[in-house]
Amino acid sequence: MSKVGIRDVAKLAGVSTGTVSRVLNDHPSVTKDVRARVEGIIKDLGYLPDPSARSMRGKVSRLIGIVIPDLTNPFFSELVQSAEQAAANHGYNIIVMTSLDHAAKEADRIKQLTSRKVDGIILVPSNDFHTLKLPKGLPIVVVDRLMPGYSGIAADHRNGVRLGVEHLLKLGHRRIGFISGPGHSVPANDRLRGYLDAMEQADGGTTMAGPPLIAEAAFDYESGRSAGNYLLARARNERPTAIFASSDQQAIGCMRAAHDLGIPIPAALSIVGFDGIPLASMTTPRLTTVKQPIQDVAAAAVAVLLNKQTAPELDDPILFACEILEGETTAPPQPD
Amino acid sequence: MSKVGIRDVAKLAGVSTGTVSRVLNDHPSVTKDVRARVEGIIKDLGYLPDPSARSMRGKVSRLIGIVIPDLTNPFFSELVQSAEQAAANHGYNIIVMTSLDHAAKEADRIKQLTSRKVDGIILVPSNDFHTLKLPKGLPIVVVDRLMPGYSGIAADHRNGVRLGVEHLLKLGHRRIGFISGPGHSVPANDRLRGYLDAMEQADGGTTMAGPPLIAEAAFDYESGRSAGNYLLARARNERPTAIFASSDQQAIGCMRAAHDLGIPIPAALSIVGFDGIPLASMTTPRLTTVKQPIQDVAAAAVAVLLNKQTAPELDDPILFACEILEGETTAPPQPD
DNA sequence: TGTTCGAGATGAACCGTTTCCATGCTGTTG
DNA sequence: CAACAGCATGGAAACGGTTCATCTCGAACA
Repeated sequence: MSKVGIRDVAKLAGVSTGTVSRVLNDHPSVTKDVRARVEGIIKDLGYLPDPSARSMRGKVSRLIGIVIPDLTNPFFSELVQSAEQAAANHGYNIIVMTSLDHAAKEADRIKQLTSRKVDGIILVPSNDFHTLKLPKGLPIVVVDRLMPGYSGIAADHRNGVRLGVEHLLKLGHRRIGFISGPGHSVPANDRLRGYLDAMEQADGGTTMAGPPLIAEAAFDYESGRSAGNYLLARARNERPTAIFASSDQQAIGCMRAAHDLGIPIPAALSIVGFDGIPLASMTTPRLTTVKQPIQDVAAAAVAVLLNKQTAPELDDPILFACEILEGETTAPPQPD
Repeated sequence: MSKVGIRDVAKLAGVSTGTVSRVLNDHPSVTKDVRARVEGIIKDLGYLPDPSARSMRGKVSRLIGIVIPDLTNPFFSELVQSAEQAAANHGYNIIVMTSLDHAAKEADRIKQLTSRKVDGIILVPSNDFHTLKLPKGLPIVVVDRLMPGYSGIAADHRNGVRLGVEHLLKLGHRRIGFISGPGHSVPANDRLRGYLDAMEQADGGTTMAGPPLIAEAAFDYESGRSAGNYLLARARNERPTAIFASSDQQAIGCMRAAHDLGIPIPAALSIVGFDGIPLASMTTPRLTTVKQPIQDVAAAAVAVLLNKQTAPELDDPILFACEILEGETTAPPQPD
């Protein structure tokens, strides 16, 4: 059983290779019955076109690259998985690369991808993205960590956070702390603005009286923990009755800090996270969190690269709405 | 600036295309000065060979495929990340595919990879692997979930579990429960044997008196939780004082079960997990777990595929030792 | 000196598709 | 009825490398 090629299919179907090729590519000018016959033979023979040959003569490689900072981050791994499924549905495959948040590595990976003639790149930039030169003429979609000047797709972080904070406000909380992401990160600032939106709108500014309850931290667990310690290390009637964390990992770190300080959750402290990673439902108690629509984001990114959907304008990214997942870490505040 | 091809290089260097090709592939029979001249021209022109064309006629694609059941599982995402780094060090790239534990999808993905002419495949088989026909002639390394009849690489689950159970024995535990993996899974059975090894060796069988303390479950959180409920739903002097779970996710689910039953950890119950995923250090209290050497496994798999290392014999897999990470979920048992 | 031999280089064939142009056929129009 | 437009199809060139059968040339040997 040697490998079957397009000529074998053509011979058996009694047509020319050109016709078979047209069938394969859904070219309109081929009659229904010929198409049916050829497709039958293809299935019988288990014929699979050789991607190398296709991409040599044609221009497409049916390969798309995805570059992310860290696959260990559950948010990104879900992104990759969703993208892989979406791409597979269109006959595309994914080359995955991790930059480990290292700008030089990131640039190198992107160069490798271009020389592979990928049909497009999904990029989650490293944190020093400003040093990054993207190649022209290759479709690139920037995802999640939007870069000014490039067209991107992401969850609507700002309104998502607002949603979460409003949930806390509705429960009656007023002293709501916020654990922010790293200051230079675009999504971190979006999230911060969402918090400020909600708080300012809450009751005309009086809510914000008193010391600011904002702590800046990296997105990881350990940073969330120390930020939590910082926010909670004050007198009971001054410390926040609720904390919104910019990532689930931060939120879980913060839960740990509260636990170590002997502050019961949610009795004395409500916590809301952001991301909606699977881990969020595995904590004790289960974390209330704002879920990003990762699958939608990934599917849209793939669709844009495959021209199934028009690319977003520069500086006017496509945003997908977040939704709140209620867990067990939120409750009305106790009286002081 | 039209694209430069091998013929352009050949013409400028005053040699034939064949010679240029041999320079590109480090073929020995080409003189030093010719090689130098050609390499100079290549650099001048910024020539980059077209990978599709190379892999069409030639046999190597510098691409390796990796097929896993679920990228959302932190164990697998770390595996992929490690493999990507290892491959990149050798100029190779990774095509990642997820089967979602669906045998048909898995077979389809493998077919896609072979038609892409990947130079090798790293495979973590789905749970119904027995229906799987692997193509001959393509180097495949089976990782983690070893398949009888194929050469594989994995962590030494059996001895790893034994290590963890012995840790509990040393603390003084005797009624040690075990949450097993799904019965048809090869690593699940390896882990179970590790448990039995340790228990039998402990004190000549007397330890095993009484009802068996083994619960079978899937590897996920929810299953761990119900297995925990099952093991703990008995009188205090009959229920286990310690539980070894076959995965960290199970262990965390089990912690949740204990918490719901009002059993304090580690005071009244010690728990040890298996895998060593990052999540393990984020629980409260921190989970004691047996860490698999994922990076070593991934690096070895890549090395084997690239012929940097001789492949393991069939049915004699390469095993890497696990190590125990002490957390806060283990303590000596309370008297009954 | 003539012959053999082998390393280094050549040029064309080849890989499996897509795409372009030619061809024949059908149906429409003047 | 002739001319022609349009469309489905066939056949072959083209894509950009690798590889193989040849060729050339100089050294080694008798």
